[in-house]
Amino acid sequence: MKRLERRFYCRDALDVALGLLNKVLVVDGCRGRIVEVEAYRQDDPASHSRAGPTPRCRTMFGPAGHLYVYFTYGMHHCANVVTGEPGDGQAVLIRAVEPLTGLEDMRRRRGGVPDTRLVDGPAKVCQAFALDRRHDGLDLTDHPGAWIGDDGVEPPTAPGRTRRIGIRLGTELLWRYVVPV
DNA sequence: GCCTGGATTGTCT
DNA sequence: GACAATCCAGGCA
Repeated sequence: MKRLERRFYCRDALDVALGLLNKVLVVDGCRGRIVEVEAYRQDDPASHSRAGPTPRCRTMFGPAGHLYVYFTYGMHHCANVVTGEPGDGQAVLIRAVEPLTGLEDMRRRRGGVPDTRLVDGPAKVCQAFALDRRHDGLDLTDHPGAWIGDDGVEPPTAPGRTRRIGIRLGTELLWRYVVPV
C-alpha cells in the first residue's frame, strides 16, 4: 500500500475530505478504511481554529499532513488531519472507519462492543486506535507507525454529503462526507 | 429501535 | 465560570 504524500494534504479541507474517503488509516498494527469525515476551516464558526492559533489547536495551523488530536467533553479524544497551507487553520475530522486489521486490539480497547459499533464515531476511532494527545502533531507523511495509505480503492463517485454533527454553529454547511453503503 | 440525560475536564472568555 | 467537533446507559415503545 502506498503512503499518501504531503501534496495530497496541501489542498482545501473540502478537497482533502473527499479524497480521504476509502483511504486506509494505519496506526501501528491497526488498519481501517475511512468511511466518514468532516471538513473544518478557519472561516468556520464551528472550527477550533476560528479564533486563531491557541495552545490547543496550534497543530491545525502547522504543515498539512500532520495529525491533530484534541480532547473534549472531559473524556473523549478526536483525530483530525491538517490540510491546506501552513497558517490556514484547516483540518479534516476522521469520524468513522471500517476495521481491516488489528481487530483484536480494537475489540480489547473498546471493551467488547459488537464489531458494527467498533469505530462508528470520532471518539471511538481514537479509542480503537489508541490515539491521544501524545499523537497530536505527528507527521503522517513521515512517521514509522502512523500514516494514511492508498490501496487502490477510489473515493466514491457519489459520496453522501450532509450537515456536520455535534456542533451548534455552522450546521448549514454540508461538509460531512460519507461513503454510501 | 429511538430518545433522554449524565459523565467529566481541558480550554477559552 | 461556561462550555464542548461525544458516548453510553437506561427507560420506554
